[in-house]
Amino acid sequence: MGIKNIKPTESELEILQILWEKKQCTVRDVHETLAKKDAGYTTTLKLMQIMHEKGLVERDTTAKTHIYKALLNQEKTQQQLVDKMIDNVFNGSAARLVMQALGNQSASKEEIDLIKEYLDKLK
Amino acid sequence: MGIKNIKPTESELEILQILWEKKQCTVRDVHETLAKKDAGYTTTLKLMQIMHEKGLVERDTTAKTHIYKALLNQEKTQQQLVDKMIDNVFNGSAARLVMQALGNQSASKEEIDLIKEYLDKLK
DNA sequence: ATTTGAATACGAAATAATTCGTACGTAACG
DNA sequence: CGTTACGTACGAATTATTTCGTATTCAAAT
Repeated sequence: MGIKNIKPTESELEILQILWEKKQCTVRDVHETLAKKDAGYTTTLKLMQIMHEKGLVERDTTAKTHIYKALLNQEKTQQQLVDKMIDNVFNGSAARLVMQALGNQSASKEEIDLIKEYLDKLK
Repeated sequence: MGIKNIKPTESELEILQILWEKKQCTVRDVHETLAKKDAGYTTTLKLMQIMHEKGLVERDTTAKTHIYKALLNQEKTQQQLVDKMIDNVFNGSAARLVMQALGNQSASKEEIDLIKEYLDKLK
């Protein structure tokens, strides 16, 4: 089983999100970007240290201020989570998930066009 | 804020799944249907009791063996979860989630056709 | 009537996830 | 130098979730 089947927690996912976006970050970067800023700095620090222990991130500790990078692949992780949700929440039907996703406010006209293009390519 | 913004846990979701499917169940029904049958019966019982306390389910206790029904609306719950995932995992892009969902093994040809129809209706 | 089986109730342990305080190091600045 | 600012380390408290054991009730079968 070569592929990591690690399940990031909610908080870890928020952090990964930021790391994927910015490629690399200090703890402070992450902490300040974090929506959930009601938590203290050392909380974020601790989370990232744990993520390091778990192998979710790597870090460069040559300088005093460490630099973190995500180790999990963004797409693979997204795929895993989507698969789980399809299975778990939509009884295995990808179509139902998709429709649910398209029915909501987040799906703009542009997004829907994007999806159509994509579908045509799939065919 | 009239709408319940309750976040079922992982286990609770598995149970809700079954309740949605079957409309109503005894604890034993649920327990036996549950994929995760490595857990004992009283574990399932306890979970369902807690779900009752939280108002996720209702139950008829007139008979010795109680009958449970989901109180959460399936679609609304799915919507909430999808929205959260879009936000949380796909940086707010529904399209990206959809494509990810369609890229996986669960999306059969029939499902993709279904989605096309749906998109055409949306337009 | 007694026993047996299936049910609920419920406390409490085990596990997982989050949060924070405190100690400590080091570099910059006065 | 001493003080301040900012960083990491890490133990430990808190909270959430899951799991289970034991007590008890009740109905059906012996």
